[in-house]
Amino acid sequence: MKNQSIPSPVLWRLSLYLRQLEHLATKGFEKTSSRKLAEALQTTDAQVRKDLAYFGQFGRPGVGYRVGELIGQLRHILRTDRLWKVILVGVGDLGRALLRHKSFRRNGFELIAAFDTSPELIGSSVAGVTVRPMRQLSDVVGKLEIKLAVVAVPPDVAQGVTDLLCRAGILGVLNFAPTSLHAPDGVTIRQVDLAAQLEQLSFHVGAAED
Amino acid sequence: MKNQSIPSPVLWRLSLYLRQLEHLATKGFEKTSSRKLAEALQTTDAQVRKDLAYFGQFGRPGVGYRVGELIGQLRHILRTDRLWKVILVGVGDLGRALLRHKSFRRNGFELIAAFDTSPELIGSSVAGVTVRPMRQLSDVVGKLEIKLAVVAVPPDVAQGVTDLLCRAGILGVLNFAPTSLHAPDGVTIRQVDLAAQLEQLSFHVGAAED
DNA sequence: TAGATTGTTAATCGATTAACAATC
DNA sequence: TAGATTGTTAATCGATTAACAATC
Repeated sequence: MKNQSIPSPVLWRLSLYLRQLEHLATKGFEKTSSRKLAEALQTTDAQVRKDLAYFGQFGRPGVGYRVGELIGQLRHILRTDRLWKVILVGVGDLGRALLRHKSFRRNGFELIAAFDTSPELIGSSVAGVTVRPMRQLSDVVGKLEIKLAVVAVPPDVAQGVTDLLCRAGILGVLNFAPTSLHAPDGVTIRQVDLAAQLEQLSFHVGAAED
Repeated sequence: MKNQSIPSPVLWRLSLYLRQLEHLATKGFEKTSSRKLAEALQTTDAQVRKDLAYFGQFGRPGVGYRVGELIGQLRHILRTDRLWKVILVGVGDLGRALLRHKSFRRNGFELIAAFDTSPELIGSSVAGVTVRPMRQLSDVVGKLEIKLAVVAVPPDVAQGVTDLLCRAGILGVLNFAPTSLHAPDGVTIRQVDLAAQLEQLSFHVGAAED
């Protein structure tokens, strides 16, 4: 229950720093600086240093940061220095794409079970994961001690599914349905609203046209 | 080039208000209030009113907001009171899911062309959209006056694709590759990083465990 | 050593919240 | 009218930026 004090923009940038550092690592760089990270992410060096300072001292004055080391430390902070088991609810087009998505695994997340209501889907297998009926959800979550879930169901059933997940013991939900979800304290919800993202673009592009 | 002064959190919430209002409309509600909207979105009534006040006066004191009317006004502000043509670059699993995704259309966006480099994919059709070779990109964007693009290619080629899109005249890019993209002034970029979303969850859930 | 870059404090900037007169 | 709710101003809160001593 600690770390309630970390501003969420900081936490979000941590993920972006990690992504950039991983990129630098694959390109063979061994060290970097707050300035170089800032340039890549279009922010300021002061902000990079301030963000990291919430969690400790990771660099050396006059030298910068060791890429591999900082990657390790960020993964530790974000708790992706282990593999999280994740379940998927809703095996529609988006759900199937997420099951096949390789980048989750690479970043410490593994979709290990999928649930749907459709009789045609139940029993079938997508990317090696068997689609199960909803009634098995609570059992699987409990037995395998799963904490995270991805919701990719139609908006009108998303809240119901979330209630079910919370009762089963899920503590983090990534929601792709375009609905604001409510959950008890202690459960974290993140929403990915694809249409909203496009709306941000149309606003800016449309405004520029005038 | 106006409206540079709207804070981006405000703009983002506009999309969330719109989503909620559309939900209320399907449930038959004809009016609502800043308080009810705030409750649904877990914010405050003052913030709802302040956000809307950036754009005009949409409610009536003592009464509230007419749902249908406010939907219209928000769509006008976000420029989704018309249909935007959008192209997709990268027809992998995620790209295919996006082509099949119905909620874009419902919100004012239509994926009308798809591009990929893979010879096996080129010429095939997904959800009624033919996959074209990259060399046709510039031509299609120019002829059909397309402003928006979705990028769903591997991270190592995402910047190159973006450069190509900008040269072709694209003004807004929704990027699904886990890479920070750079573009000239006047081009808006939005990034959707799915792994980063899960990392936010693992941070919170992991911190709660300690 | 000289140059570079950190971690951190203080100053600035911007966004959220509270309060209330105006109005339906 | 009385109760409700807006739009808006002023007060608060929080996040970003600038600056610099410490250090490699």
